[in-house]
Amino acid sequence: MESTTDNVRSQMRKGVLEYCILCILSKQEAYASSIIDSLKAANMIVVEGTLYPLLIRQKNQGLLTYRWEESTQGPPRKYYGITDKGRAQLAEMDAAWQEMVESIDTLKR
Amino acid sequence: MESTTDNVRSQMRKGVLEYCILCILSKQEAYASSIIDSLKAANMIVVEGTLYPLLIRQKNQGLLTYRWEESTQGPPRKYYGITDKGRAQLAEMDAAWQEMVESIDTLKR
DNA sequence: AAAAAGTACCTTGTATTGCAAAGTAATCAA
DNA sequence: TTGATTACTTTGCAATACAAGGTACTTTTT
Repeated sequence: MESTTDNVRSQMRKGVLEYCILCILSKQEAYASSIIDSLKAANMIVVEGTLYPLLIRQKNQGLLTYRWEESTQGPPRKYYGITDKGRAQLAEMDAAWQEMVESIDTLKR
Repeated sequence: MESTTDNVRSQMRKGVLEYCILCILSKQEAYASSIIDSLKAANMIVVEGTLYPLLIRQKNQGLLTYRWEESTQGPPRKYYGITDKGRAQLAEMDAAWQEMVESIDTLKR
């Protein structure tokens, strides 16, 4: 038996996670583990099994690219970066997010 | 061919819709069509095929109840109302939503 | 009375997506 | 060589938004 709280948060995250990834990568390239750290710092907990398929999807959609980079501490890392198409999508998501915040605001009032 | 915009909004809505329903019903009882109108007024477009199963799910979870009421203009209406359990869930969702807004805010900064 | 239109409710099948769990592979320390 | 660490990947499952179609009751039109 799990608390409903976890599920509530998990369901709300749907769709927003993609937005978060683009936000993070719009500032600088990053590899999966560092993206997870960024999300964690923003109180947005995500596990690997969620993030990896998501990055691959976004890459396949042309929103991201990646390059391999050797690490001094372990196996090579896949650094993802945002593409022009990704930035366009990010702009749309900014608008969509803003609208949704306003929608909830309206409903709460 | 559809614009990606629709899909972006649709995906972001996931999980948030349940929250919207509870918000609406926490103020007054309502039947499906009027709930759709309320959502539309808040710029949150939803179709019947989405709403009905959602209401049934929330009712089965004990978050909502309903009663039939005759209408002067058409078939009887199923008026949904929020339960105590629903209000408790709403409080959790308020917190979850607030957190998510702050998370995005942090990531944007 | 019969047909059409309007209102309201419901169901089925599909695509998407977050996650748990398990697996693969490279590097480094003991 | 063995184990620990770091990083990337895959599989199977559950939840949910939607398109599309259906049922049923009421009112209006013919």
